Amino acid sequence: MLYVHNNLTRQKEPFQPIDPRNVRMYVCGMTVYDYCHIGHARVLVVFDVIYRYLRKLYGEGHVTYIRNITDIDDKIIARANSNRESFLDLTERFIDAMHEDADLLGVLRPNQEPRATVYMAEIIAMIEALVVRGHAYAAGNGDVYYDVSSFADYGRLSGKQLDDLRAGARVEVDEAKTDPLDFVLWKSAKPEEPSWDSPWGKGRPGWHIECSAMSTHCLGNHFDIHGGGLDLQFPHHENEIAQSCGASGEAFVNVWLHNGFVRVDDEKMSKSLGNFFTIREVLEKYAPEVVRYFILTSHYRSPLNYSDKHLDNAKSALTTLYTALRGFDASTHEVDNEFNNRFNTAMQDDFNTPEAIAVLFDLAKEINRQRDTDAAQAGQLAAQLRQLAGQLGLLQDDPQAFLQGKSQAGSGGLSDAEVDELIRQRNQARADKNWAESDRLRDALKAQGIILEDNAGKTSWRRA
RNA sequence: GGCGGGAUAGCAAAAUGGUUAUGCAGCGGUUUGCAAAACCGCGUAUGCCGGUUCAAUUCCGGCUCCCGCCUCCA
Repeated sequence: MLYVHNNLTRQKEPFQPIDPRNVRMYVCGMTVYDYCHIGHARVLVVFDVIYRYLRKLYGEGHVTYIRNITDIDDKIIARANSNRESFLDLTERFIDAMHEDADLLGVLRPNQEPRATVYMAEIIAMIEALVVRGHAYAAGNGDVYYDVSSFADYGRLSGKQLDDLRAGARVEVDEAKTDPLDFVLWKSAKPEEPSWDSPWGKGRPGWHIECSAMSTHCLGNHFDIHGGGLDLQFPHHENEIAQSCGASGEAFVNVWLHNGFVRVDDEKMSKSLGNFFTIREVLEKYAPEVVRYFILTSHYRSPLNYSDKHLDNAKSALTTLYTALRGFDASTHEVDNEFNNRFNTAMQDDFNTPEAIAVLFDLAKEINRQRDTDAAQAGQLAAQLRQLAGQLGLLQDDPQAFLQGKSQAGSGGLSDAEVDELIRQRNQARADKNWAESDRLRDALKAQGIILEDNAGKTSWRRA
């Protein structure tokens, strides 16, 4: 039985899909005006693992995963203007970049990636429904606002009271709104801005309505899981609930999952603080799988501190796992044993990836213990290790390719052929019992970041 | 100010009312020409103060500190 921590109830509860033949999950994706940073990488990887695990539990064809793309908003318009390009050119570029980054991190593509700009009809229809049902009103200036007081449950997801929110000093005053807490559904266009026709004149959607329109259009009014970063809990997801329930009169989402932040020096990594590292920057120094492993070493709801030291640690750990797999064929095999049970128990406990990874290390140790005494058994366990790790999107590379892969810090270094030649010379020296020369060559290789291992009469190597 | 999350060994990170987390780093041993890798062994961690209990890191209360949301943000 899968248990998940539902942020709506703030409790861990058994996951019961509305329809086990079609488990439906929507995750708020990127606003595409810049490259993705490590915080985005965390959302991508965390929900990728959740998607993979749901597919394992319910079957590959029985999970629908939607991750939207916000391709029109204030920041996109501003960035396109300052770049002197059309917003469509801008967003197309960063959508491509996002796909490159996600693919490198081993993130499976969602079933659909709806974009706000191609859902205008659905967005407008939803706003009209909200007006008809008394949840929204057109202001004199061409904007349409959601009337927060019309929705009794407002604040339930984020645990906020309307009065507390009103008491907060940070609510901006806007003449057009009846209540400062009301939020915009449709923004009238300023001159020169991208705009779409609507019953209220030319304009564009507010930020929250697109997700309500796209999620319910793709998954139905009532679906299983809605996810995103913790910072979206309020106001974004709170507003989505108000919109979706207000427009349909039905229940919206059963389970809300929010991942914790990536931090730098104990501060949230964010665009506004400017303390972010883009995925592609980090991938210049570390293999994508190292980044993925690093993300999964902490529980998805916990904060995750980013630093080179932690990435170095992740690389060493992954090296240990791949070293255990070295020499075995690349098969995967599901075995019903204690390792399997422990792994699945961990994953079913709100996707406890740190504990699941601990099982991988215990398995690696067992493989190493048995490799010389019972090669067949060790090979079976290696296949199991690869199979379990595969559920996390890890250890699917060829061990040698990983271990000998481009070193971090982009050191120019020696080519594989040059390494092989130096190893050949060293092995000649060893055959001649010329230890001084043999050690000199090994030290020379080490200075180039190449580490040698003499095993069972064969010399293997890896890049540090 | 309102609401919420957190403090675990050198670092990172799970779990648990009494019994080994795990990884990285470190130390000793086996192995090796020497190393590396691997294996074996080694740390007697749970912010502070009370309470409940036969027993608390784990439950309850208080305190200190950190972080997040309340404004765009994954």
